[in-house]
Amino acid sequence: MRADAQRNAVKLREAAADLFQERGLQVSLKEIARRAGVSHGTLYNLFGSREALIDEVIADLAATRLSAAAARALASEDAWAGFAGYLTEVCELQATDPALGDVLTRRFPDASRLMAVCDNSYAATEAIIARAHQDGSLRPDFTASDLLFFLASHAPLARATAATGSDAWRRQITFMLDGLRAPTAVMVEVAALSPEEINRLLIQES
Amino acid sequence: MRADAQRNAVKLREAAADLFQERGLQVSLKEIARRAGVSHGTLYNLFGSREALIDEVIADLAATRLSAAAARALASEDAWAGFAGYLTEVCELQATDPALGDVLTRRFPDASRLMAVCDNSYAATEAIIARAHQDGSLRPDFTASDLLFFLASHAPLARATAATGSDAWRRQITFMLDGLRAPTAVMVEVAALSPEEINRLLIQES
DNA sequence: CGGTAACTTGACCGGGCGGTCAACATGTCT
DNA sequence: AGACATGTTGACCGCCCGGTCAAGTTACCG
Repeated sequence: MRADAQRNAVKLREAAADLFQERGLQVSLKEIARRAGVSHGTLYNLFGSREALIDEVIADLAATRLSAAAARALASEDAWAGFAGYLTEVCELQATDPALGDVLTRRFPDASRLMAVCDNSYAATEAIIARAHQDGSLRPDFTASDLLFFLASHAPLARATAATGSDAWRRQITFMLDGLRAPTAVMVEVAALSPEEINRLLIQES
Repeated sequence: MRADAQRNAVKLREAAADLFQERGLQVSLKEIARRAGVSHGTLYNLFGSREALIDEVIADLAATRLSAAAARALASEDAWAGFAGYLTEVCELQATDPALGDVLTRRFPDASRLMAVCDNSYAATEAIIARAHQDGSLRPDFTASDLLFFLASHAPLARATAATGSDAWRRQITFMLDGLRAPTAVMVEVAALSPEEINRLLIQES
């Protein structure tokens, strides 16, 4: 590989990392090239597809963060605390980093490394859940697939909420963990969104 | 208004209603015109904007269905059952009718009648929640805004899930209502999605 | 300092969208 | 029947996307 191509690849990776984390994994490739100060033809030449670019730019990052969260969960003394902490942590990632939200929420079958990350992550959640099942703290009918479903549905709004600087998405986590029935409920500490705030969120949520 | 314009308006309303309910309130206006067998120019001429078309086609439908659900909830003897039933019913609407999902989930500020429907619906939710607060069955920190947040995050995946014929989204409702902690958990009856099923859902979820 | 291989570029393809408007067609009313 | 108002049409605008490729440029090696 020639030196200039090397440099361009670096510039493109940086631009892609920035834009992926700012706006998610769906940003247009032409825009990435634009931000990198390079023709979009070059991007196609060097990477060939969005999946390949994602794989190079996001897979390691995602693996690091997700496995750290999983490791913390499994290291926890209390299986329930480990599970609850994991759920919370992953939601924090989703809320603050659109790219990571998309990693869990979208699928890119041709990004093989990223797919491996997803598989590992799924296996880790199964272990975390199994541990909490074993000590009886987690309802036995809750599965890793349920967790993924929750994460996927939660991601877009959490992202949009966090983008406004609000923490309101944490309320949903609390509800999910505690349940809505008063007898077992623990009070949430974060303030609810006002109707106006929610309206604004929903409008800008494309 | 000339008779042919009248006829075209009818055709367009019908096509719009079909497409909105099949694919949500974001379908392209040109496609609606195409299905109605009419030029898109005519659509713009007769309705002027997507909001106006939505207002004519969806507002009444939404009002009817939402207020029926709310009325049922408030008529229920048991405040908790009313609340839980309302949540479930609204989620069923979201799952089976993309247009209704969008009504609660997106905002169309220029569709004045629809906005009124949303406001009414929000007020009804507040009443349903207040009733459940009063008899102590619903945790006091849960608000109408929280419910809306939940509905909005839940809608896209519920729709995608239901489109595959699965009922798995109901699990999330159960979890939300019961909480995840085993001591109070009630077992869900619907089967969990397999990882493959979830993958497929997430791929096709644009 | 060549000359070749490697690389970059941007015009171009086909597709989509929302939206506008001059030219044409048709309903309607006298 | 005629003529005017009312409607319809589809080409056109500007914008976006993913993707390709001939022509031009640049790095590198001998």
